[in-house]
Amino acid sequence: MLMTAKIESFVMHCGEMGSRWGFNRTVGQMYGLLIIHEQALSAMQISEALNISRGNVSMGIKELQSWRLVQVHHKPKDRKEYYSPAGTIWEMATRVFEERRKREVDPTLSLLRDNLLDEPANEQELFAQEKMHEIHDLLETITHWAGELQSMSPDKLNTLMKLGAGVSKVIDMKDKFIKKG
Amino acid sequence: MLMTAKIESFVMHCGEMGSRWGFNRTVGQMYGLLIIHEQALSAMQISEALNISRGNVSMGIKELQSWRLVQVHHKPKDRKEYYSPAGTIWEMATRVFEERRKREVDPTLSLLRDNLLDEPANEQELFAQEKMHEIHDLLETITHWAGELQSMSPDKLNTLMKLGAGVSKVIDMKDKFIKKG
DNA sequence: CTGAAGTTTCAGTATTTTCTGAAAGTTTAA
DNA sequence: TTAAACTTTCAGAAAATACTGAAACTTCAG
Repeated sequence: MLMTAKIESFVMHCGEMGSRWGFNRTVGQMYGLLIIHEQALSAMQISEALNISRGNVSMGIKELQSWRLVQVHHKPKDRKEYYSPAGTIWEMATRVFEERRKREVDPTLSLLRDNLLDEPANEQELFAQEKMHEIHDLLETITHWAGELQSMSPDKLNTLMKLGAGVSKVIDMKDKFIKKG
Repeated sequence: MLMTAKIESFVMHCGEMGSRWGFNRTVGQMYGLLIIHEQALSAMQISEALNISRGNVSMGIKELQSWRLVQVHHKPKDRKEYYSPAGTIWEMATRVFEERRKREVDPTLSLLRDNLLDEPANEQELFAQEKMHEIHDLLETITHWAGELQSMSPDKLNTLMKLGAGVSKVIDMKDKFIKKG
């Protein structure tokens, strides 16, 4: 048996949350299992642990690979492929964010930009464009700052957090600094 | 006709993205329509604009209300209810974040905490707990910093962004400051 | 009260998404 | 070159999700 009750509860929870994070239940479970399991696992082991078909595992791995979330290993004298999560927890979170941005935010930004190029044809379109402009700017701001956070090490963030430094404080400081300089 | 071609493209896009942001296609379309439309709309108008049943609109409004994203209006001499988006774009984004955190992150944090209370029963569970701990800390850090960003006005963020201020630079600065002081 | 004008609910249906398992494809040792 | 050991693909089945429309419910003016 690959999972104790506690581990199973975590894996199933990843399944339920999985769809929220951009993949489906099974892919979520697979990912949870790989994270929680010290050794890399073969497709067959995954299929047995989660009670899903071998084909489904293959598709799930492919999906996780498209998110750059798994690594493949080979053992000597063994033809099977073994899978494990790629990178640290922080790196994985970063990748999920990035991929989601590509899939969710980028197309929206591009649609908004296209729409904003045209002249509004009437009152109604003028209002619509104003709103689209607001959304566009907001999305740009959010992706910018998200990128900033991602570029920092989690250790650094944690340390600062524990020092009680809120972003706002830090930024106030910067504000003063800029005005002074 | 309620929508020009350009407006329709935006509304349909919201439908496609909708499911990514936590609701379904129709609810996404409804929300897009309300945002882009200057006047508040009645359920019947929404139903006609989007070609969906009256019942579906009712369910969609209920869903949007559970996210605190719509406002109801009444017009004198008119029994119908009219709907419009609640608050500014920034406030709406903030609400979506908050609600998603409640639905996605909070349950995970609580599961992780529960699991971390128990003593690991073996080597395998020890490893699992270490990973869960990492995830737990990461989620806490992320929610903390997300909250910080949300608490700031978008204007301020934009201004700073345009000044070319990266968080990391700011934080380095603060770091030195702390060491000096 | 009554009934007109509206909203909500929900059983059944339609649509979309996911999963299975068998067939096709790939790789490698001999 | 063969065949065993493995992986991938994909058509069809199953499951999950969303939608419709008619009935039930609510509200309010007269």
